[in-house]
Amino acid sequence: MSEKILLIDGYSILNRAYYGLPALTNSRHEPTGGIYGFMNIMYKMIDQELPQYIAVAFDVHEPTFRHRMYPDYKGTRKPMPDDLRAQVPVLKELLAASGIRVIECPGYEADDIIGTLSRSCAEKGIKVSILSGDRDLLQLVGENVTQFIPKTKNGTTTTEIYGPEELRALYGTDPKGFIDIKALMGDSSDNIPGVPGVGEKTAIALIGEYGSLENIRDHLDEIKPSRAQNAIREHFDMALMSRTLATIALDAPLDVEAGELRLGDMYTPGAYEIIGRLELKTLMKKFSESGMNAEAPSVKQTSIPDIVPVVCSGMDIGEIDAAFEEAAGRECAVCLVELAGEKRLALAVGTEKVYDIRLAWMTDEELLKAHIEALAGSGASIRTLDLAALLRTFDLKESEAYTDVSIGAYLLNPLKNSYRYEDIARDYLGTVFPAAEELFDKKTVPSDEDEKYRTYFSRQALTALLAWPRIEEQLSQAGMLGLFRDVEMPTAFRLHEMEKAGIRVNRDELASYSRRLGDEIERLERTIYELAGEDFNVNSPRQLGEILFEKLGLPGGKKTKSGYSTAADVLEKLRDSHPLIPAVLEYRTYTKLRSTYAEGLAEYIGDDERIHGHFLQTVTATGRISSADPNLQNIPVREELGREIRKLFIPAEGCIFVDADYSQIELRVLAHFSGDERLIAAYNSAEDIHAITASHVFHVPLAEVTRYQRSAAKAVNFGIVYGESAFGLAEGLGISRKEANSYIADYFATYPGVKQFLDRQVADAKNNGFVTTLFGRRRPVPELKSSNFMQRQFGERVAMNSPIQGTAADIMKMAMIAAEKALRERGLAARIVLQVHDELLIEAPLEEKEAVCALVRETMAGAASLRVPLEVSVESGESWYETK
DNA sequence: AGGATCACG
DNA sequence: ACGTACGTGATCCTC
Repeated sequence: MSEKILLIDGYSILNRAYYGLPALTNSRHEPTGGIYGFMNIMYKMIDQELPQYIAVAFDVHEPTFRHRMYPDYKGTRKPMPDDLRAQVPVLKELLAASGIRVIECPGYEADDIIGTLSRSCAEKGIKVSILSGDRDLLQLVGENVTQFIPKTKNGTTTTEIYGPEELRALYGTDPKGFIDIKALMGDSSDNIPGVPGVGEKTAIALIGEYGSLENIRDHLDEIKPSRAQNAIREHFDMALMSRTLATIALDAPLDVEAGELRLGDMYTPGAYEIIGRLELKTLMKKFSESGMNAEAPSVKQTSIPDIVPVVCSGMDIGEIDAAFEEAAGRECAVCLVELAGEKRLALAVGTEKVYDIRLAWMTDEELLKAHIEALAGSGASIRTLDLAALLRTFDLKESEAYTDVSIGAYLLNPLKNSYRYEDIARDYLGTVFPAAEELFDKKTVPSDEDEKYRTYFSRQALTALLAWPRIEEQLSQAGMLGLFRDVEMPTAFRLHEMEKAGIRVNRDELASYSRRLGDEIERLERTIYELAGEDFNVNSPRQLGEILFEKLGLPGGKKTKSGYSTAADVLEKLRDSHPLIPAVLEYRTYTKLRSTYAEGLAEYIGDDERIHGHFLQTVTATGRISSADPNLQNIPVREELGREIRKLFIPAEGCIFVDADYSQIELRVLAHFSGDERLIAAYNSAEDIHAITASHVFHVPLAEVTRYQRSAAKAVNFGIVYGESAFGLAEGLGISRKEANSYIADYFATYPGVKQFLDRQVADAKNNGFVTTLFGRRRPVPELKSSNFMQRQFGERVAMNSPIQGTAADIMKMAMIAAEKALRERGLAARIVLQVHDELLIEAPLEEKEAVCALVRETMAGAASLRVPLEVSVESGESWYETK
C-alpha cells in the first residue's frame, strides 16, 4: 500500500474551527475555541486517513508575488478577530510539540506551500490528502490528490471529499478548467477581479463549453449571452491576470523533504502540557486514552469495575435461579447483548457481579421471562439500555421497576444518532469504551474465555447500572423526570403492544396489486424509450437528466451538485413541454408504489398474515415516534392509486377498524401557546379554521371567502407551524416572495399573539440553547450558534416548530397511555395497532365498535386540557381505506 | 456510504 | 448575495 501525506491549510481550518464553535475560553478567560476545534478536526482526519506524513501550512503576513502583480490582492479581507489572533502562536507551539511541522514561506501563501508539497509528494508516489475549507485548492486535485472540506452540520463537523470526479460533477470541468472559471468569475474574498458581469453560472457554462480562456478567445464571436461576449472581449487581459492570481504555485522555495514530515507519536508530554495549560479537557482525555503516561484528568469520571462475567450455561437451572435470587430487591441491570446472531442476557447485580446467560442454551425462554418478571416484582430497580429489545424477546409484563437508560439519555439530548452503551458511557460516565464493531467481526461467536468479550459483555450491564443515577439527576434538574416516568416509560410498553399486535395485510391482493402496477410500468417504459429515442434507466436521475436537458434540450437549471434536478416539482413545471415528462412522472409514481409498498411490504407479512413493524422511541428530534422495518407511517393516502393499498390493511376476522384522528392538533397547540384571543376564539367557534383565518387576513366576510383564499390561508397556517419563512410559503403557493411576505404580515397583524410566541421561542432558544414543549420536553438548537447564516435561519425555524410539533407528540403519547388504560379497565379486547403522529388505528371486535369509538374519542380529546378544545374525528371501517 | 427522490404527518 | 419551509424512512443509483 502506498504512503499518504496529510496537508493542512492552517488558517483555513483554524477559521472554520473558530467560527464553528461558541467562543470557548478557559478559567483564565483565554480564548481556546479555535485551537480546540482545529485539533479535533486534525485528529479526526488522522484517524480517518492514517497518513504517514503530515504538515500544516500557514501564510506569512507580508506581501507575496501576487501583491507585486496586483497590489489590491486580498485588499478587501477583514482582519482576524483579536481572540483568534491570540490563539495562532499557541497553536503553532502545540503543533510543534506534537511533532507536526508548521511550514511557512515568505512571499508565498499556504496554498502555494500545499501546492508545492502536493506536487512533489504525488511525483514520489505518495498519496495526498489536503484538508482545507478553501475551494480554490480544488485546482490541485488529481488521481492521487484529494481535498477534504470540513462542513459543520448540526454543530458537528464532517468532511466532504473531493476528487476529480466530484470537481467535474460540481463545476463540469477538470482542475485546470477550474482555474479558468475562477479567472472569469473572480473572487470577492481574495479580491480577484475576474471579468465584470461574469458570475459563477456564466463562468461554469463557458468553461464547460469551451474548456479554457484561450479557446474562449478563439471563439469569441459565438459567446452567448452577448453581454458576456462584450465583457470578455473588453477585459480579456483582466481574465488572464486573474488566472495568474488564482493559480497556485507548485514551485515555492521550500527547504523541506517529505521525509522530515513523518508523523510520529503526537501524544507527547510536551503537547499534553500545553493542552493542560489551555484546560482542554476532552483533548486531555484523548491523550490519556492513547496510552500517554500522563495522569488522566478527572472529568467526573466514574470508575467502572472490570468484572469477569459468571457464565450460566442454562444446563443447570439452579445456577440461574440463584443468580436472580441474588438480584432480588437490588439495583441491577438487565441487557440483551447480541453478537454474531447469538443472544445473551447480561444481568448485573450491583457492581459486584455480572451473569452471562446464554439464551441459545435455554430449554425455554419462558423461564427467563418468569425470572425477570419476578425480579421486577421483588422491589428491584431494573436498568436496561434497550427496553424494546427486552420486550421483543421476553414480552415482559408492564412494571415500574424497569428503567430504560437510553430513553433517559434521549430526553436529555434527542439529537444523538445512537444511544448505545459506548455513547452512554462516554456522555454520562466520562469513559470511552470501544464499540462492538471495533472489537469483534460479524460472524465469529466470541469465546467465553476471550478477555475482550468478557469486558465488553459486563460493561453493557454496568454502563446501564451506573449511568442511570447520573441521567436521573440530570433529568430531575431539567424538570423531565415526570415526563420520563409518566410518559416515556409507559409509551415504551404501548409501542411494544402495537408491535406485538401487528397489522393484518392481505397478501394475495397485495401481489395482484403489484402485478397490476407491473403491467403499467412495462407499458410506460416502452413509451418512454420510444419518446426518448433510446433505452435508458429511467430510475437514474443522472441518465434521465441527460436525456431531458441535453438530448431534448428542455430548459432546466442545475439544481443538485451531481447534475440536473429531476425532482417532481421541476418536472411538473415542464409537464406540457414534452410528452416524455408526464410519462416519466407516471412511471415514477408506479415504480415507487411497486417497490416500496407492494413489494416492500410483502416481505414483512408473517405467517400470521400480519406485519409486525418496529416503532422507535429514540429517533426524532421533537419527541415523535418513528416507524421502521417497514415504515407504517407513510402508507400512501393523498393520491387515489396509492390509497388503494389501504384497502389491503384489514382487521382480523370478527373485528373492525376504528380510526381516530386529531384535527389540526398542531394549530390548536399553537393557539394554546400563543394565548392569542382571536385564534382561540376561532377554535372555540367550531367553524372552519382556515376559512376564518382567510376572512381575517384578506378582510372579507366569512361567507365570501373564496376557495383560493381559504387554501392560501391554510398554506400560511402551515408555514407558521414550520417556522415562518416567506420563501417557503411563496414556493408552496406559487406566488412571489413579496406577496408571501404580505400574507405573513397580515397574518401576524391578525394574530399578534402568534408573532409574540414565535419570537419568544427564538429568543429562549438563543438564551438557553434549547426550546421546550408544554410538558417539558427539550430540543437543543445548536444551529443558532453557527457562524453560517443559513444554519442560524434553520435554527430559528426549528426553535419555532419544535415546541409545537413536540407538544403534539407529547399529547399523542399521553393519549395512547390513557386509551390503553381505558380499554383494559373496561375489559375490552380492542387493541391499538398503528400510530401515525396524529392518528390511532384500533382493531376492535365487532361488538365493541361503538364502545371503542366513544372511548377513544374521549381519551384522546381529554389527553390534555388546552385553552382550545382538542377535536377528534373517529371513523370505522372494514379496511384502513374505509376509515377515511 | 451518501445523495436524490418520494411516501407520510 | 446567500438559498429555505418542520419531522421522518425506504428505495434506487452512483461512487
